[in-house]
Amino acid sequence: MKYQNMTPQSTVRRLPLYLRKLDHLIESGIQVTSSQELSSRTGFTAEQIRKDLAYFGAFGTRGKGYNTKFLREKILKIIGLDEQTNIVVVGVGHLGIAITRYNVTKNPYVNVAAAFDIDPAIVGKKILDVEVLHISRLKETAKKQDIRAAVLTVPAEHAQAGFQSIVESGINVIYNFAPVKLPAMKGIYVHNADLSAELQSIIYYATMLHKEKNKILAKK
Amino acid sequence: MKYQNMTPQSTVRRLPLYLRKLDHLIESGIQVTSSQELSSRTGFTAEQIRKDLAYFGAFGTRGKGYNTKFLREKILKIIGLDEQTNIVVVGVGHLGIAITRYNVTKNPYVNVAAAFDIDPAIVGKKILDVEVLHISRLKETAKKQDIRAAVLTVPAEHAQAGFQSIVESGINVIYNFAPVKLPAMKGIYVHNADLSAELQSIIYYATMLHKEKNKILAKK
DNA sequence: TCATGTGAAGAGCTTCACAGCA
DNA sequence: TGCTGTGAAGCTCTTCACATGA
Repeated sequence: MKYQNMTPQSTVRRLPLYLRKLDHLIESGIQVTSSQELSSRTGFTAEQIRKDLAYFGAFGTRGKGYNTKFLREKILKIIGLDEQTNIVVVGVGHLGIAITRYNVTKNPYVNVAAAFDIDPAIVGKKILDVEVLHISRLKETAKKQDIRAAVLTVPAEHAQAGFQSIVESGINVIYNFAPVKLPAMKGIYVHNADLSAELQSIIYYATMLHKEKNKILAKK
Repeated sequence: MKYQNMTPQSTVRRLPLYLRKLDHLIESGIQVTSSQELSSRTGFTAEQIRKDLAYFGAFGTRGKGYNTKFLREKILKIIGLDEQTNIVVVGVGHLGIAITRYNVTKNPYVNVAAAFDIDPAIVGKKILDVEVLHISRLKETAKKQDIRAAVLTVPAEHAQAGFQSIVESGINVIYNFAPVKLPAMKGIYVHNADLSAELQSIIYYATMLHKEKNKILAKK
């Protein structure tokens, strides 16, 4: 795809962080903000924020700033969080439970419709108010409700099977935590969050800092 | 920093995935591989893999390929996983437990030295063989052992305090899962993994696919 | 006057095309 | 011959500088 009319991925990744900041500002009773203020505590430059927002329209008032509630509504609409957004969690280990619990208690914009596993010891239980169902019931759940995305938090050896269950149920967006490269399929969007690979790449920077420190010590 | 001699961040993020692929190949008894083979099932192009490796040296043989074990050793050395790599986990909720367990059982290159929390109900217990200590003991642990990085998995309201404890203990690399922007500090490297923000950005793409589907249906 | 919105310049990263070497 | 290693070209994204308009 050519670079035209397309929103940069990096912009899309930042939108939720603007949203969170706006939530905080609105909670504090602040009605008008600026790209400068949004810049503080998010780590992005004011120019970048303005450009990001400009991809979707002109939401501010020149010389004044942005209305916080108005901008929040706009961003919610852009992301698609303005309507009921149902997701499912596939794989009820510690990671799956953590994500389920977080979204139920802290994320008002997303509804965890159900969680799925194959372990009979877990199936039938509940995580807060979310039922844990057998994976064989994923398809019927997806038929009854409009499920926008699946979070895949199963061990590597079950990733392939979990992926297949999700795709067969008609869900076409997957947030994959299994350390496995899922096959590319047309119309299926997969976002990989490979936490252990990421940890290792962080260790690269730790090693750099470590070597630098030793070098400075050696000079003395 | 200017773009010279610097390894692209994106290259560093891919190294662990090459490492994992090499582990698989070596397990299967394969001694020689090619950028083409490394390309399959990792999702990166062969050219990109060759360029990534070339930042660190010439590890292959022209016309032949790469020796799998040799290349693994080289990558381990580059990342800094060739020596004992100790990390700590700060925050023993479900996410902290998930990360601790995964690294103990599945990641032979990293050692979880200890986990820390403030909850007396958890302190003193063990996650597999990893002791859960009170956060006040982080400093002494870091003094005794060479801790390369800390994984921060506490709720948002404790992120600031957890960050401070880590920095004060002398650890300068942090893998932060709390949905909070930690303050920039000189000599401290923070990598943010904001899972709920990421989920929301994924929902943006889900919304795009959803609208597209509805548009196609409307045409009929 | 002040903060937004935006073309243009620049930096970072990927892809291309092929030279180089076992 | 075949696959690595690499300058050059191209693409994406960020930063700059300023025109724009409440």
